[in-house]
Amino acid sequence: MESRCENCIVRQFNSLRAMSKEELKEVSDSKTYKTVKKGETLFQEGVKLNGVFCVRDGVSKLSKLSANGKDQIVKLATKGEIIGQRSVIAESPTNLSAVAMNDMEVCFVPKESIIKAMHKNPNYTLEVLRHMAHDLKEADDVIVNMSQKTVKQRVAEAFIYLKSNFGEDTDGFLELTLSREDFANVVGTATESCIRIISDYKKLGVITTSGKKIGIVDLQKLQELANGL
Amino acid sequence: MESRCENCIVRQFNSLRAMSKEELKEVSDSKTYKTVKKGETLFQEGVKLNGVFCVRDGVSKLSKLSANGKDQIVKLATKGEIIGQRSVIAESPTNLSAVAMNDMEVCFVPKESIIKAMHKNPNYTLEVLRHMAHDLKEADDVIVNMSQKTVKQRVAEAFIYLKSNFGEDTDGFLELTLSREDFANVVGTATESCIRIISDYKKLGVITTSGKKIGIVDLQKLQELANGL
DNA sequence: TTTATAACATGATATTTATCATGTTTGTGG
DNA sequence: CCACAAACATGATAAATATCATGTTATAAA
Repeated sequence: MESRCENCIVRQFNSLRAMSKEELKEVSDSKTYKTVKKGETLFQEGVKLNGVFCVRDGVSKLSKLSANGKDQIVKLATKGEIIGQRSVIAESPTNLSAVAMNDMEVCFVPKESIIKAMHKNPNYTLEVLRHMAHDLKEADDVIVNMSQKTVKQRVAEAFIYLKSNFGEDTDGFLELTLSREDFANVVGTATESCIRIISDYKKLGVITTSGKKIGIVDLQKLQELANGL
Repeated sequence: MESRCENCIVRQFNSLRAMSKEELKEVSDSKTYKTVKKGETLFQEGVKLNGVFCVRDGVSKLSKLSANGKDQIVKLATKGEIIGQRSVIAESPTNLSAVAMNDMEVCFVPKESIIKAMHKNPNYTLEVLRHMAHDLKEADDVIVNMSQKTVKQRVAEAFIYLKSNFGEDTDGFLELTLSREDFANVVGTATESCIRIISDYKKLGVITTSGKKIGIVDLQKLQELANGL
């Protein structure tokens, strides 16, 4: 199942594509392949990482425990994304913990390979920078949404986000199935409130459910709900 | 009033310190000095920037207008900070607008100088990357606070933030004076709610006010309030 | 100085959201 | 298959917050 970075499709999606052949070889030689089962922890908040994780398959939540015991999910990282990069670059402990939402395949790349490439290859560093600039924009948008939108709007938005980022299965259900609790932790609300709104939206006919699975029925209407119309 | 970047103290605080002498000279030759009066706009959300602003003095709010007409302040940038960098790096329109909170002195540096240095000097790029990693961590923390803390807690936190980032004047009042509306837009709440909480905290004796000015009386208690104790 | 305007302030009320209680369904190990 | 725990669901209520109304105090322009 393991293979060389040079041949890895996943690389196309992240900053590793800006590495030179030699750099990539070094990364490939130093990396270790890992499978992570659903629910397992890649790393805890506050620990020091001596490398980054490149996601080959599956999804990881990046979340932070707040004082009141709730776990705010800040980001969902999927195929192609690099996890732990911020911490390695800033040489500081991780700010978020990473837990697998489903079975994952990841490669662990020791920070030395990353840092070495950064010092030598401006294009690679620049590519990492571009990705981080993108993440920062998204984070800023989340801040605005969190403070200005109602829970109902944010729930609608979360559905759209899940659809556009993780897609649907053949039956039209969202590919990434979250527990109601995780979903509430993405939206930043109480689990019960979240469940209630899901019920409301189901009654409204904009979504369907089948067990934990959720299907989007009326994307346009959902857009309108997200915009508060 | 204008001077060379090579001799500018402000540079110590930002990524420009990683530039070589020659790069710095080029930046200095290409930059233009500007004063911006309180309330004036550096740039609007959604425009393309062909350079970045280096803040020599004063404070700028970086904010985003939401659908309901409220202006969420995402960041307050002060002396030494570079504004507009994310947009230039990602080669995308600005996500936030920048407005002067008080009279400002800024230098405008055309993006060519910045980009050229990034392609040539990995240390500079790396330094920019470190700063952005720091911003991203802060943004993630704001997300968690926004979703998990009450307005009261966030108000307390905002006072602490203003004190530690902008300091106090000789009379013990916060150096950066915000209107109640701007303050509410930092916290992400309605202006009236914000005013009420300020009144409450004044009655509680943790802060004092004198006109718009706010002074912190009991920092420790304020810390406790921010943590919900 | 006067006057107009914006900012500040507070009460009353409505709305949103969280919390607590309780019951139902679903899934899983024995 | 059964028992038991976890997840899901919904009602009742409380708490937090926004909104609307109105009055007061600054502030700036004429």
